[in-house]
Amino acid sequence: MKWKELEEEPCSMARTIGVIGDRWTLLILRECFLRTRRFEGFQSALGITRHLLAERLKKLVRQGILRRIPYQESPKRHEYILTQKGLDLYPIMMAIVHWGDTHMVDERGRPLLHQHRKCGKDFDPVMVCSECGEPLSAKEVHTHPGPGARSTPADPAPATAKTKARSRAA
Amino acid sequence: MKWKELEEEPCSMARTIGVIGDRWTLLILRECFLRTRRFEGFQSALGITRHLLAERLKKLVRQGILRRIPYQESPKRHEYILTQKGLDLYPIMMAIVHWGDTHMVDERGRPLLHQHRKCGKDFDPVMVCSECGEPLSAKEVHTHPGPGARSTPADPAPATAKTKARSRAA
DNA sequence: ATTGACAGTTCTATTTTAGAACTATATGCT
DNA sequence: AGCATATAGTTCTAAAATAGAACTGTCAAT
Repeated sequence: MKWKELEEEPCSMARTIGVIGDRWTLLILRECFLRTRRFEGFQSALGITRHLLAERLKKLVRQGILRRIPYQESPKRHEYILTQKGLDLYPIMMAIVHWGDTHMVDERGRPLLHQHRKCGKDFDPVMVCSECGEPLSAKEVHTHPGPGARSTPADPAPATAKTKARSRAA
Repeated sequence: MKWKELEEEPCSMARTIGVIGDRWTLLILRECFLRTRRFEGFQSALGITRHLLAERLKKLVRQGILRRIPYQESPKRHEYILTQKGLDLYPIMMAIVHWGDTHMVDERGRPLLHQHRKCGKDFDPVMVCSECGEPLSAKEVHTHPGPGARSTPADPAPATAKTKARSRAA
């Protein structure tokens, strides 16, 4: 499976992974949320090679996650800022950070704390049900096919060797 | 930066990415949450090469995210099930799926729906503040150094070219 | 004795990434 | 004028990771 194919899978997770599912992209996005905006800023913060950084920024712009806007003429310079689509990645970032805070910290404790401006306190992110507001866990959730699901039990096109890997996806 | 180095960064996000931040690992974990447990099951569901699948499963077991338990003797066979540490990845998975559901669906709609057993409804995951219960967005959060932060303004070891990339990390 | 299921391992070819150097435009210094 | 510095890339070769296919080993069923 190539990266391009991922984005065409009938699975929101596979499609999202096709866009942000590599380590440099995720780290670049971390920097974006920490207010880094410029090429040199990303490069020196991350130690990424300039080649890959340029490539990843282009991809994020193509995907509509970053917008490239000029901040000076002559020489032309641009900076990269998160679009709304990019800002919407925040829960993913926070979920990743929170898992790391829970399972990957050393004896020194958390590298970063997060303060909620509204209530003023340092917080953890909690994922809740949009309908009843209760916290979610894997075991309380039942997953079932939606309108965009690929195959049904009566799928007229039986899986071939080529498509077999996809029929399960969702 | 090598994969191994990522896990030593003073950043919960970098460390987590070092563990689950590649596309196959994320897809394998999706299958785990969809109740796949066996080698052949992963392989045929994903179309991943057997070589990489074996390698990734080993890594997930080493990290304590999956446990490899025998389900029959002669010939010895094992299955892979999520540990609590693995189950705790659920919010990350749901956040990724939800972003895809919001920004990557085609005209046909969502491939999968999620029903909350407690309230019986199809839901979206919402990330809220553990302290006040309000939904979170990037702009309402102030990030500041915690006890495990690497460098302070008075850091006695000034950044060198070699460590420069790390000093910003958090 | 042969076939099939399962869980891997081994091999070569291709693709990606790392690492370093180079290009281009413009400012400011001497 | 000549040179260093800042910014944002591009281009090159070497090293690492992944794809794709074939192979190994154990046991049950026919």
